[in-house]
Formats: sequence, C-alpha cells, structure tokens
Amino acid sequence: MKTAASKARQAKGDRSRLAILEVAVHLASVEGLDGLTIGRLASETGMSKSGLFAHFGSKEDLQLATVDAARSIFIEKVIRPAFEAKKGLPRLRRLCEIWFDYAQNHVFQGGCFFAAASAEFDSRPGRVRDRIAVIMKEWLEVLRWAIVDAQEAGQIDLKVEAIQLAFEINALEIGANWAFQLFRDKHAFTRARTAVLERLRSNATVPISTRTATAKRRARGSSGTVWGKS
Amino acid sequence: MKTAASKARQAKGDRSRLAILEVAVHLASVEGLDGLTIGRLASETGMSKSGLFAHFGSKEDLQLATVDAARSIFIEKVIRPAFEAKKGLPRLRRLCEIWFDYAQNHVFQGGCFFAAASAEFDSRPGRVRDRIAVIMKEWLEVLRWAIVDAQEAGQIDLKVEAIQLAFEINALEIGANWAFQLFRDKHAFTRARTAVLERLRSNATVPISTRTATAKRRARGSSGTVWGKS
DNA sequence: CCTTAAAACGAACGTTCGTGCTATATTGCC
DNA sequence: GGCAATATAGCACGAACGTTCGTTTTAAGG
Repeated sequence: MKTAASKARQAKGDRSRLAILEVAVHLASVEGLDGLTIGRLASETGMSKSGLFAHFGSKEDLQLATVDAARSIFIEKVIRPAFEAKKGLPRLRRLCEIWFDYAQNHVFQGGCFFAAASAEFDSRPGRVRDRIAVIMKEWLEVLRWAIVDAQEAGQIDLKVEAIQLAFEINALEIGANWAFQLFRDKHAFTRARTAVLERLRSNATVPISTRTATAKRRARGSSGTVWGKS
Repeated sequence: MKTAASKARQAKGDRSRLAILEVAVHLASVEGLDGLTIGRLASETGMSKSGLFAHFGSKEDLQLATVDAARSIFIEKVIRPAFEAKKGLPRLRRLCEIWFDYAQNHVFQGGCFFAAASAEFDSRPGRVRDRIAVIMKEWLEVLRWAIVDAQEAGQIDLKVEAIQLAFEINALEIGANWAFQLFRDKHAFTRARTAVLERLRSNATVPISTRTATAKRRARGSSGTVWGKS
C-alpha cells in the first residue's frame, strides 16, 4: 500500500519528471506534440531513451503529461496574475492584456502552446485531443465569467451575449498569435489589442482608458480566486 | 530538346500527378503536411511508393506541390466565386460569406487547409513555411483590397484602416475554424458571421442587410478579375 | 508495328520511431 | 550499513519513415 514512506520514495522521480516536462513543453510548442520525440527529448535532457520513457509508459501519456504541464504554466503566467485584478471589467482587461504578453514574450518558445496543440490534434480523435478541448473550454469559460461579472457590476451592457464576446476576444487572440508566428510581425499584437479595446469600449457602460498593458504592474494585493495547481 | 512530341508524352504523368495531389491535399488537411506520409499516400492512391515518389523527387517537393494544389482549390472555391460580385462592399461581403461556407462545408476534410498548415509550419523554417506565408499574405491582401475598393466607392468609412479591418476579419475566420475543428460546434460560424457583420455595419456608410449568405446564389454574370491557375 | 521515352513497380537501404526486456545505480528508510 | 524500492541505462525488436536502384510495364509517334 502507498504509505507515507513510499510517497517520500517518489521524491527523486518526481523531480526528474518535472525536469523532463519542463523541456518537453517547450520542445512541443515548437515541434508539435507529435514532433516531440522520445529520443530527441532524451538527448535534450541528457537521459537515456528508456530511462526517460519509464516515467511515462507510453508516448500518449507523455503527451498528456506535457499538455497538463503547459496548462500549469498557463495558469501560473496568465490566469493567476490576471485574477489579482478585481472582479469585473478590470479582471477582463487584465486577462486580455496578459494573454497578449504571454503570446508575445515567448512563455512558450513556439507561441501559444494550446493554439498549436489545438490545430495539431483537432482532427485526431483520442485522449490528447479531448484533454486539449477541455482546457480550451476552461479558458473560454474564464473569459465568459469575467464578462458576466463585469455585466453584474454594471460595467458592460447587459445586452451583449457573454459567450459571443468571449468568442470574439479569443478569436482575436488566436488570430494575433497566428499572424505573429507566421509573419514574425509584432504589429499583429498591436492590431489585436486595438480590436479588443474597441470591442470592449463599444460594449462598456463606463469609460475605458487606453493605457498600455505593461504600465502599472504594481499594486499587487492578495490574489483572488484560487486556481488549480496541477 | 522539348518538342511537341515529348510534351505529349508527359500527358499521362501529369494526369497521375494531379490525381495524387487531389488525394494529398485532403490527407494533409487531416493528418498535417508532415503526417502526409509517402507510404500512406501511395496506398491511398493505389500506387507503389516508388512510383509515386518519382513524381516529386523529395518529400519537401511533394509538400510544396500539395500546398499549391490547395491554393488552386482555394482560389477556385473562394476567390473566383466571390470575385463575381461587384467590386467594393458586395465583394467584401461575398469573400467573408463564401469563406465561412468553405470552412464549414469541408472543402478540405480537416477544415481550412491553410489554417492547419500555418500552425504546423510556423516554427519550422524552410521553403514550405515560406510558401504558406506568401499565400496567406495573398489572402490578406485580397481582403484589404476589397476594403479599399469599398472605401473608394464610398461604402466604408475612410477613417478605418483597411489593414486593421482585414486583420480582424481574418482573425474571426481563423477563430471560427479553430473552434469548429476543436469543438465540432457549428455555432462558431454563426458567431463569427455575426461578428463580421457587426464589424462591417459599424464601419459602413450604407445600410447592411442581414440576409443569409447562401440565399440568392444565382445571378452569376461573367467573372471579374482573372486569378492565377497554378 | 516498332521504337523509345516516360511511368510504375518491387525490393532494399539506412534511420528513427515507440516500446519492450534485463541489468545496474541510486536513493531513502529501518 | 544494509535492504528494498525506485530510477536509470543498455540493448534489441518490429514497424515505418524517406530515398535509391534496377527492372518491367505502358503508351504515344514515326
């Protein structure tokens, strides 16, 4: 049985696993989850193929673990900091601003991990595809709830369909990531930011300032809702 | 020397090549341009691996030929019919409507070929990536020119930046294709269509009707500008 | 019909893929 | 410090990859 003793025994293994996934996530964002090859990953981490392989048991499980590792990073780098802003419009704006930072500043080497993974697996049924779809639904829900909160706070017109606005914001994000990755053109983010602001402005019941996203990144109070850690 | 005789000799070869590419394009839209394997393509077309391979000389050349075959289909199914509408706003609207039809009705089995190919090759330098980028630039230019034409015809406000609007429309298209492929949710197209119409409406100087895209698909006059054939 | 070039084939190459086995190091608890 | 569990390595496998080669089949022109 799994006692406290045997749990402590896992310490070293978990550390390696984490280290492997750290590399895997960035490799996969560039080469794709399928191009993420076990041999390549082994040489990149300085391990033997079989030694590394033993941590996961199958390629599919490695891919799933990689996807979840990417999710953790996304939560840490995007969701959590955005949730420090207060509920409603401020949080919605932070979510957008930070997302663009996230895509632009190469949190993952190959741009947004999930944009790449979605496109790669969308016509390939299986556990990996399902997991990616669930995670993206999570993200769209985060956006939608931020909008609904803003509506309840009287900051966004109640007439707008939250799900529609969430779709549009996400599309602009995906589109910006797409253009940036393909053309290496930073203007893509400027354009997307402009479009999102315009979209908010035309639906808001309160004035929307056009300060840059990176300005005033202090005033970090206690974090808001707690987000998953896995 | 290449006489009329030797040119006639190529007839059969060209026919096979075309037949192969027909299959290749759909296979690639599902499995990706890299997942498009020569062995698989051979068995799918009922040819031998080597016989098929001889038509292209290398995998990269096969990929390039496949990309260009997809471009031809895109021109035939989207650009050409849209160019039958008259210059300006009508053509712009047609371009959007037909694009959504194109993505929704599986002109390519795996959704928009170029959305998939872009995501796959955007972090993979080489001739294939470059070709894809050029083709997507072409598409953005088609959108931009339609907007500029509409502005010159006094149908769209001169204050809007054509390149910005083209970016936003494209982003909504990419976003709709993304959501549809990942969630198999047709609402994605409804939402994107709504967003595009709203975007046009808020920038147009003339009223924009909300008739469905598929309505009134007759009145086909002579085609407008001639588009490439390769 | 006969010639001849193009087209298609079958077999094999060297690699790399994912995945098993078996053995050796390493680790953490008594 | 010894012991059991875990972590890693080494090696081999069958399959599939892109590619090459020499041969055979096909079809168009004189």
